[in-house]
Amino acid sequence: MSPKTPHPSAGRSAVTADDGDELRFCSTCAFSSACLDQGYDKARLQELHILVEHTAPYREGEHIFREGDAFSAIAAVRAGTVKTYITDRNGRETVLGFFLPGELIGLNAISQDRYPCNAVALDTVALCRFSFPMMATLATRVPGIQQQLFRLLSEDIGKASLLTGDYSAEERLAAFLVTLSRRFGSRGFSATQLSLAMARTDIANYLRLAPETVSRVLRRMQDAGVIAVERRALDIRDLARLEDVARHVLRD
Amino acid sequence: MSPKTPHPSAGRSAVTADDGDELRFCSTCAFSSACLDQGYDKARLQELHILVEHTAPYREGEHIFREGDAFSAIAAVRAGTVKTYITDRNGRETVLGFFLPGELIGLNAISQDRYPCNAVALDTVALCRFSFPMMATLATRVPGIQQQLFRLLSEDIGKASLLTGDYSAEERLAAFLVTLSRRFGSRGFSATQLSLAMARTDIANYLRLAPETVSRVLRRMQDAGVIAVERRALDIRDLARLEDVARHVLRD
DNA sequence: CGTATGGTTGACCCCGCTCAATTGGTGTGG
DNA sequence: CCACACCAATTGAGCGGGGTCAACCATACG
Repeated sequence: MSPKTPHPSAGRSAVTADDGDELRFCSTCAFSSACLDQGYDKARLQELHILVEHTAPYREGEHIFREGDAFSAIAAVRAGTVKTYITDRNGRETVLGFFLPGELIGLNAISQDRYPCNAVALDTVALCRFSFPMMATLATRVPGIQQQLFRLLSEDIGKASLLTGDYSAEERLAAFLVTLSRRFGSRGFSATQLSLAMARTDIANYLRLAPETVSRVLRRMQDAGVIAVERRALDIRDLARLEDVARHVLRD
Repeated sequence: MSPKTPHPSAGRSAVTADDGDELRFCSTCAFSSACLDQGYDKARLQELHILVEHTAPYREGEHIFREGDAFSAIAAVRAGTVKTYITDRNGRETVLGFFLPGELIGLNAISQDRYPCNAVALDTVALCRFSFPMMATLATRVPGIQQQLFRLLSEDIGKASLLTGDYSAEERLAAFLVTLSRRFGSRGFSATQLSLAMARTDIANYLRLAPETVSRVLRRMQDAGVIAVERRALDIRDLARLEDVARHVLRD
């Protein structure tokens, strides 16, 4: 993740939550709640803010970091969608996750001081970059920051277990869509009109399915009137039904 | 996880690394390296040590915590083997992990302040219990502790993705055995003569296979001369071959 | 236009699940 | 000490969900 300076002529992504500036955090940032919730004074907010670096936009297909790169920073997605993945020697790809505005990438790199996976921009992506050593130092002085880091790390441990289970293609895809819907919704985007940044193949590699299966299941869901999908535009018509199918996976 | 006082007549498990006492940590403890590596003085080591509580042994089948219990502490396994799992409303069980001496349970509970899974002793288990709030407070004063916590949390994020991939039954079981072998080996136990604390069903629920499949694959491996297995005793005869099969999963 | 890339659809097959029966080890009570 | 029950583990038979392979279609781009 090479440092870059913001570029004024940056193209704006379809999926953006870029309302931060030099003095305020983006409203959806994973860290905004860390301080706001606990009523920290402005001086401390400023301390966190000062170590944030807004990167220039990454273009579609551009890599943010690659497996094995030295770890120095975590980053919050400010706009666009990031995919993290690894590839085996046969060239087969396993997608570890998709990251929407407000979500953090790089947390899994701390233990080895190297990124254990690749991260690529699926569309135009802007990031808030936090130097991890500086952040860790700050965390010793601001307990709220430390708490939030612990919380975020712990959260990510559980996330992976969503896909761990042994579920049918239909259940997995339903769970994927419901999760996506909730994440978009909680960040101020539409929870029913989803604009998918990732290809069918990416979804398949994430859910451990063949792309053909993803295609077939989506079609079945459309025929059942649960969704309407055309290319990357997906409309959730019957969220309740979808949540019902996903219930086993999501456990709620 | 209710507090208990050590019981002098505690039975000793077959798998034990219980060499800690009031002044020294167990040599295999996940935290021992945190301080020793960085050459902290005795006063600080003592600070960490003081908040450790050695629990009375748990008997086979006894639960350490259950899903939904309020979170207050993480724990290092001192002796025995712990299984963490969740069950869906159909009663089907998903095993999240097995924890050997020196490994930590409860890290995934931080984000929600509740344990998101059950933890049960597979044989006679002894724990070192660390109050998490106290530990977090200490971590603000001792950067090494904070670092180690970050490291351990980050490590666990990656662990889950081992089982994430879409691999054959043979590859998964091979990877499971190799991992087990390495973990035993790195903690001073035999890396080839494994004493499995878990039932075939547990292995199956961990690897997302049917117990029958686990049985069949083990038999095939035995017929091929790679392992010798009888009940819970498993002997790795050809580790190289096993590692070769597991290579795709373990990526090394 | 022609070409490339991503997505869809169909035909076929195989791995691993399900169901069922059997074995064997362990604990319990007579 | 044996008889019985119980449960984990094994083995066999059959089947189905999803992968593979291949052809076709549609949109984007030169």
